Amino acid sequence: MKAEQGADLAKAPRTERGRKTLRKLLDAATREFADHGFHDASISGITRRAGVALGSFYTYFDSKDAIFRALVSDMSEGVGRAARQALSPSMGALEIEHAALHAFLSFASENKEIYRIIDEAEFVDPDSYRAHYETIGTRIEERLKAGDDSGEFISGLGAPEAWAVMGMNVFLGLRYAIWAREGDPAFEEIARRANDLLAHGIASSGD
Amino acid sequence: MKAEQGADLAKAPRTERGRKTLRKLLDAATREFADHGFHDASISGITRRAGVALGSFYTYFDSKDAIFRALVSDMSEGVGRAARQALSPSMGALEIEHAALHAFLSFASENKEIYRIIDEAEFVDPDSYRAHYETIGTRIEERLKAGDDSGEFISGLGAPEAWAVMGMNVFLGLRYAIWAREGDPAFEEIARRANDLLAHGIASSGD
DNA sequence: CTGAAACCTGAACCACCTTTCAAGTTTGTT
DNA sequence: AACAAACTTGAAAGGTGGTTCAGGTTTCAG
Repeated sequence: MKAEQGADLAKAPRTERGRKTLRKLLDAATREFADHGFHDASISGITRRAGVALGSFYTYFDSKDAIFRALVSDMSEGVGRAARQALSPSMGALEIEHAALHAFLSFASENKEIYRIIDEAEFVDPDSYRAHYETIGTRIEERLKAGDDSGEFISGLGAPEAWAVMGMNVFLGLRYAIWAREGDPAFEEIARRANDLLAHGIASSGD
Repeated sequence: MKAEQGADLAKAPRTERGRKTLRKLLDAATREFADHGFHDASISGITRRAGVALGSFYTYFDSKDAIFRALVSDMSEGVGRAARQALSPSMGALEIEHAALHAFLSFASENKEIYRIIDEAEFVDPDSYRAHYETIGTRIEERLKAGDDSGEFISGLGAPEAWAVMGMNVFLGLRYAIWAREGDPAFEEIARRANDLLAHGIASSGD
């Protein structure tokens, strides 16, 4: 997770000690924001967790907003990376959607705090939030178009279908990864059922 | 929009004047929270909009959190009411899903501020937020089960399918109602395409 | 009419938090 | 070793805004 290049090189550390402090601040901020939410999180809470003095924070970030933005773009990238790793070009179009959802559920389950932070970006940094979902939406739309070209999917698919698929995935992640309950179906079953819905819909065949 | 019964009867107004002030506060708070978000909204902003003194706020609400909670439960109810009105028992199961999404898109488009507030509840009042989506999810699940019983839907549908449908709807609402853009398809087309996806999926028939 | 309860008012209190800064320490290069 | 730049420190400035409260006004039942 590197977030250094993001915005302000002006504040980039120039020594080893500086790089370590920056990393400590980013890690501490992730925990602080996850525990308290943006507004109840405090800079002093971040520096306390990081084990550095309050003033050191401003050596690396201009403001509380700045470190939050750095975290969001960092994490948004992390989600994308995790998804890409689970996919392979040799998979069929449907299989790709299945793998993407399954990877998403696992990732969300292991990184619950990331989702809390990205969701809160809707209010703290709306542009990043929108960029996050539009990027993902576009990627799904490309996959649908590819499936169309290969004849595996019906033609005429576009953005509305992509957003529908994204919504399905996000809400299944919310319910079964973030809000997981005793007795819930395994991720494998969730992914399979969502994939069936995506493939054939839910109307009974003879309609 | 009544939110009085929600929690504390202790603070319920006992005179006509009191009821009017309470209503003014709730309306003002809706606007204030929609414009600034929970944390940048201020009690003094609410009372200024309502045209009452700062101290009067505490005659009706114990805290900033309390009025926010009152608004969320009030609005959550409003969404449900709007959805119910668009549905009629004479409709077919698929037709019902189509009507529900179409009604949702229209409602969201005309009540954007409501969605900002409900979304922010994830951080301000997580229990209400969860209750909101679990209620809706359960309602969708019942509709799917009814469609199953009537033979219009395949059997074996349950909560995962319901959450998938809900996610589709919410994200289509986010993209095409809240973030609407010049040149977007009409709600009618969005609802139709989502309904097609729901009915038959996207796999090409000969697979 | 009358008095008690309900309601209203807004200045002041107070807790907390972001941000600044001047002074000290460490790092790395020459 | 010596020096400049990088980094650290924590007290305190400067704000903000939620919440309280004592005193005044309005309402309405009896």
